[in-house]
Amino acid sequence: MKLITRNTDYALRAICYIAKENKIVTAPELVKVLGVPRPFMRKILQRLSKEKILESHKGQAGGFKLNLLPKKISIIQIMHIFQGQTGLDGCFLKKDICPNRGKCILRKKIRVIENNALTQLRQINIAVLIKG
Amino acid sequence: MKLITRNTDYALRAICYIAKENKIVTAPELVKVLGVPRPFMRKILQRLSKEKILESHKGQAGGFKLNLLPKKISIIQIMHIFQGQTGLDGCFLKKDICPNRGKCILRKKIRVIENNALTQLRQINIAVLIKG
DNA sequence: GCTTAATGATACCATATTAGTATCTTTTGT
DNA sequence: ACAAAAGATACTAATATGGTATCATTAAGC
Ligand code: FES
Ligand code: FES
Repeated sequence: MKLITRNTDYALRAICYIAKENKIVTAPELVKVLGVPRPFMRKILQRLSKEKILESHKGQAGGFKLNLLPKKISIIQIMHIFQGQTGLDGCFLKKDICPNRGKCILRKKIRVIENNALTQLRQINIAVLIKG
Repeated sequence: MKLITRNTDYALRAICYIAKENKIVTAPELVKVLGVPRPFMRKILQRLSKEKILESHKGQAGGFKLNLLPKKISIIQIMHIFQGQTGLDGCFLKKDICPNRGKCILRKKIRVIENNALTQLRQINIAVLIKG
């Protein structure tokens, strides 16, 4: 039941910090503030800017700032980036597709629960998180 | 977002089968029916009987049967057995406890979502799953 | 009582995912 | 030119999960 992973957590914290500061923030600054290993933080930031969540500025006095309004960044997007597709199947039968697939009750129930969770996750955006 | 793991899935399928048959079922039979690797299935069954979900009978003509009414076996119990504690923290800050812990909004939100999922999972029991 | 077919216990290996590191190149303000 | 930033990429480590192998123990049935 691990909803969010470490990557995602770090990413969210970084984004929140950048959102609060509302200025260009450098990787070293984030490393200091969040206490995350430097190369790891950099990797995460690169990913976020590649995904257009952040906007990066190279060169001296460079850094990162948000590329979207905090309101427009849902945590589910970030989960997507670092954890791949969110939905899953609920049936692990070997390699082949389970013959029972259509009727499987467990499968259906799990689907519903997942969708509920996803709906709730979609509501949470950065604006919500930084607002005390 | 992997709600249930392979272990759990296999276990649930085994339990459902045993519940439907409503007799003593052997590991080899389950292996055949469910198409799960034999030693793996055995390991799962052993665990289930150790946890008092199943009742095991040794010796020739031995096997497993349910130790509880299907209604009394919630899938969350099985998740517990094979996936450990279900709740988690939502904060991954290094080793120490996050100073922000108390106020952290993300944390709270995640908690709520998890609890909702858990509540829903608690509703699902074997009786529900085997009822067409 | 001996054989056989079952489970109990345990220790081990394989694979995938996640976490983290290292290194080198490119860009840009001063 | 130089320094300080990000870009790119390839590698290693740790952990969790999935799966295997082996040997001991129990009990029904002849
Ligand atoms: S048993 Fe295969 S989908 Fe549920
Ligand atoms: S940032 Fe530590 S609990 Fe949320």
